Amino acid sequence: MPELPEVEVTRRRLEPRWVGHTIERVTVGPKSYFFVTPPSTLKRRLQGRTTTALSRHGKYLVAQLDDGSRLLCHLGMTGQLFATEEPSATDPHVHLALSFASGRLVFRDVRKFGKVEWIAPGGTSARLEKLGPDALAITPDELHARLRKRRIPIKTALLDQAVLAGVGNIYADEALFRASIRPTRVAARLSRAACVTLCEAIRAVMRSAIRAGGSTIADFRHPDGGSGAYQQNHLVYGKGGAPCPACGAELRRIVLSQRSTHFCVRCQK
DNA sequence: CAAATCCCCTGCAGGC
DNA sequence: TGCCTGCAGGGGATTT
Repeated sequence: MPELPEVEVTRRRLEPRWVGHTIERVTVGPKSYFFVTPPSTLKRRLQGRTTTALSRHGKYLVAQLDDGSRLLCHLGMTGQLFATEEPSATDPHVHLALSFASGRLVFRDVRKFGKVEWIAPGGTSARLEKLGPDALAITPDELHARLRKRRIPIKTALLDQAVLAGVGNIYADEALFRASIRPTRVAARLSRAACVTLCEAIRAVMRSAIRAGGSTIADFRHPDGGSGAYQQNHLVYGKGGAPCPACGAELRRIVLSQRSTHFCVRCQK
């Protein structure tokens, strides 16, 4: 569920607690799907390192370390990064904890769809390499060019992180509603004008969501344990059967590429 | 090369 | 009350 806004909110709040601090101790959970880099390797590589910058590309957090290596974090569906003393050391869903002189950083993830990967100095990560432009940075022309040969529904294209990075199921529905574009429309058939509108809608919804601290549907939490509030501003996501906030027609819920999709048949063409 | 399908994982809601 | 099924979905791997 964490999409670009949730990851950006996490990044901003984590930055002062992580950047400039030296990792004194690394605690890892058992080997699992969560660890792209094996836990023992991760422990060895991170010990003693100081983080020099914390950036974000799409839904990935990228911690730059002082030896030139990088740590990639993805929150998956249920990932949480805490900078508090909670959760407890016995929490079975904690996979990684970094201890600083000033406190500690805990990566918790119930469903283990999240990922951590260590990238060697000068090295690359296939995951990072294949990402399209960040959803907050992509231009209408870039978007138009990237959609041109995709004969798939526009909603499906927006979810493809190789097209643009950061849009997930919630904000795809919200952006398409704001842009009055039906999720089922073939991506390649969007005009340049439609791409301008869509690009603006994506930006606007993401900026608003960041301002509201992201959306907390079930699992997303801020590093201090707080919740986001943007779920209260969702216009269509999760509202199948309810009246359209713009025209009053009944919002529809369909399944598109295995994802629940919400839209207004009257407003979105 | 594009598109479709399956699967990773766990908690929770709904049905009976 | 308790068991079972279905569903939530990011994204990588595999198949068509």
